[in-house]
Amino acid sequence: MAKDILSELNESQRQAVCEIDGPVMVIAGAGSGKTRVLTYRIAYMLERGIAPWNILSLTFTNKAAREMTDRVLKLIGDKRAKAVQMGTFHSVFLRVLRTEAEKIGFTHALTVYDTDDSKALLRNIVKEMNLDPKIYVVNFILNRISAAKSSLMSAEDYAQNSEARAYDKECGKPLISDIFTRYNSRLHSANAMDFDDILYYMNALLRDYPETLFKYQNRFQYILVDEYQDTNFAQYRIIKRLADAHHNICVVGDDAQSIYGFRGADINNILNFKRDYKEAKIVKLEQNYRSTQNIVNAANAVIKNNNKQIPKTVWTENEEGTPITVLSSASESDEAMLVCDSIFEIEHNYHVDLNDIAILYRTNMQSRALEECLIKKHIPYRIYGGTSFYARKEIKDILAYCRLAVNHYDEEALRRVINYPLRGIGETSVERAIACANEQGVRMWDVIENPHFYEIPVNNPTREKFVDFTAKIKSFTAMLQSKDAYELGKHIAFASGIVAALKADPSEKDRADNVEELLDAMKDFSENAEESTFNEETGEVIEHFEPTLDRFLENVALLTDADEKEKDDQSKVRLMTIHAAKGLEFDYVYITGLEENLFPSSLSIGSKRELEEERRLFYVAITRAKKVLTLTHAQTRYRYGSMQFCEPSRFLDELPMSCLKTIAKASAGRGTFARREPKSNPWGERTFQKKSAPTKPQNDLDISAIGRLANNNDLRPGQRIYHLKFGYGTVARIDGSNPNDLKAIVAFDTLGEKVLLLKFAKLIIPKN
DNA sequence: ATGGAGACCTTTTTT
DNA sequence: AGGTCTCCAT
Repeated sequence: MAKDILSELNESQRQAVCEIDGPVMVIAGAGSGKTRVLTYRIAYMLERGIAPWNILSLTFTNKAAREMTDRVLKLIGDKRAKAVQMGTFHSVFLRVLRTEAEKIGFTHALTVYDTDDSKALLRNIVKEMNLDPKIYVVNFILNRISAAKSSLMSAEDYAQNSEARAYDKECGKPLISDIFTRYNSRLHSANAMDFDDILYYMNALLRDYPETLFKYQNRFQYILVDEYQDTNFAQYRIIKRLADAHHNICVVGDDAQSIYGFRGADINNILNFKRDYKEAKIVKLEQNYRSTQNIVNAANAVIKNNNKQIPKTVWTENEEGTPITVLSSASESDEAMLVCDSIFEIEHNYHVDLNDIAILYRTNMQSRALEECLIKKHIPYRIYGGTSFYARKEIKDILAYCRLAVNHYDEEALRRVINYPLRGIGETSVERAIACANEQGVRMWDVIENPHFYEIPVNNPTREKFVDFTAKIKSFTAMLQSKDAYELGKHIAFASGIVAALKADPSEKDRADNVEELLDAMKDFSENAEESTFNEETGEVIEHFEPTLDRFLENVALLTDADEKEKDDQSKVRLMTIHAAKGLEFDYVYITGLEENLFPSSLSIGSKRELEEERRLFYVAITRAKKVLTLTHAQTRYRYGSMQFCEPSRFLDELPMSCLKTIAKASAGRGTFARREPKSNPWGERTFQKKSAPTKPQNDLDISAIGRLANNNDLRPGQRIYHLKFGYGTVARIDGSNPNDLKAIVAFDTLGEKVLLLKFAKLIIPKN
């Protein structure tokens, strides 16, 4: 068996698979068979007699984990494969944390706050502290807190960190540290963790409890980490601690595909591996099996423009393939039309399966225009991303009841459903209960459970409503052990009154259906529950498993919509962000919106580091394609409600001409704009307007005939300006402190006063 | 308490 | 532009 496995691998792959003792870092170029190496390695380890429960395999998505399990299963044809601990960082560590919860001041019933819960809590805290929510924007605060936790900084560390404090002060938000402290203590008293806490506390657990560390070091003697380039500091530390005893660690990654820097992923983790493990073996997988030569060459040419990277040469023996097409379009709807036409053509002329086609974009909002067009042309599609199933209101409502049944202290869940379905507990009553709890230093649940004892300042009937509510929740709690997730979930859906409330309103049909679907998922979970893992020789139970509701919640908390399974088997074009496409491959790939300020994003253009990340993102996008790659850009696009002119992305200039096909013109029938024309521009040949404009116009209209583009310094009160849409006017004043956010108040000659965001307005200083 | 009108904000990527 | 939130009128 082992022999068979190895014969299917090339030399470097074989090395990556067989070096099972000691630290190994595999630098896996795009399409070089990374997943294959990981799965074969696990199979090989099992072949060599390593106990499956001693293997820990960490991935970033549940989907990747599941795929890995399936593939190992197929390879080994053995139930043992299921006993391998495979999962995402968050899911595996959450499980550990629930087991060890008491050590870190939580209980086994702990629940997980998703991003919405975290934001809701922060919103409440900002309100309670009487801060201006316009200054203390929850997104900003959460990002700060998340970044701190990801680098293992506690609220106390943060409070003492002068750098962080100075930064916050500079942003006009000096109280972030206090919010952080409060946020953490609220999470703690709710017996809840946010996403980042899972990593933070996991590290703390291993750091502070040597015997626990020892236990898991021996449990996980062989560690594999996928997508190592995307690990953050917290993940790095945890892995390091776990691997410290046996040094049997294998990390697989590609520095060129690091695209989560914004979330704290630290590319240095991969660059420093050799420093941490002196005896480490480095294996490079450089042969690409996925894509045509044209695609590989294009990807290489693009990534060459980045400075910091591990030297490697990705090459392929595949055929040269079709040249890469770049399509220019007049607008986003034109772009969508070009893409759809092309898909329609390959589907009908070449009988391409729609499942093999993907449309990728930088931001989720870009899906709209594409979606409209796909509908119009009756092309089936599926969009990944956007609001996930588990983020929907009705689903969150039911799950809130479930969470509350498991963990009475889950304050976000409590607030969410205490008056839904309506039971006459108004907002004022809730506020009074909370105030009452805060005054007496107990939790909200405590006071509403005993409203008379704690003397909540509400009338008696309301107190009784509180009691009734807690009684109902407690009746659910009582069934936690006796019923499986599906039985109890179903009971809760009905007994909570949610199903009745949804059924009462015919416009809520969709929501009712979604509840059905959630129950189906629970059923699936309960029926196909994984088995407990135990050591066959000693009979020792390694991992006990019951399909209870709290176990279901544990899974669900960390699911994303990418993990939702297909409902029908109809072939569909896939639409997703490039981030979501990481790790996937398609025969035909369309990368849309290749425009400056969109891809690369305007937020990244200022910083070299972030620009390089955008380039890696482009690299990832290109290398998703196996056979045919099409790139598109639009010359105008609606953004913030108004039309913007868009320059083609600088990334297009980085593609080697030898890989490109002549550029199709913008969609037929309509006129189009000329593109800017640097000498090196390979697809600027055909233009539909005169090619004059030797200046570097920011957009495609001939600005030079009117005047020149204004820069911020030009714009003083009294300055005459011209606006493409609004005509001539005079600047009244300039507003805003942040240079990125300056607004001009302009008195237009015919239209009166308007406020324009300078970032987007493209004002022109007229000649003379 | 419910719903509608209007203000306001958004747009990076996500476990 | 579109979605969400707020406030006001019912």
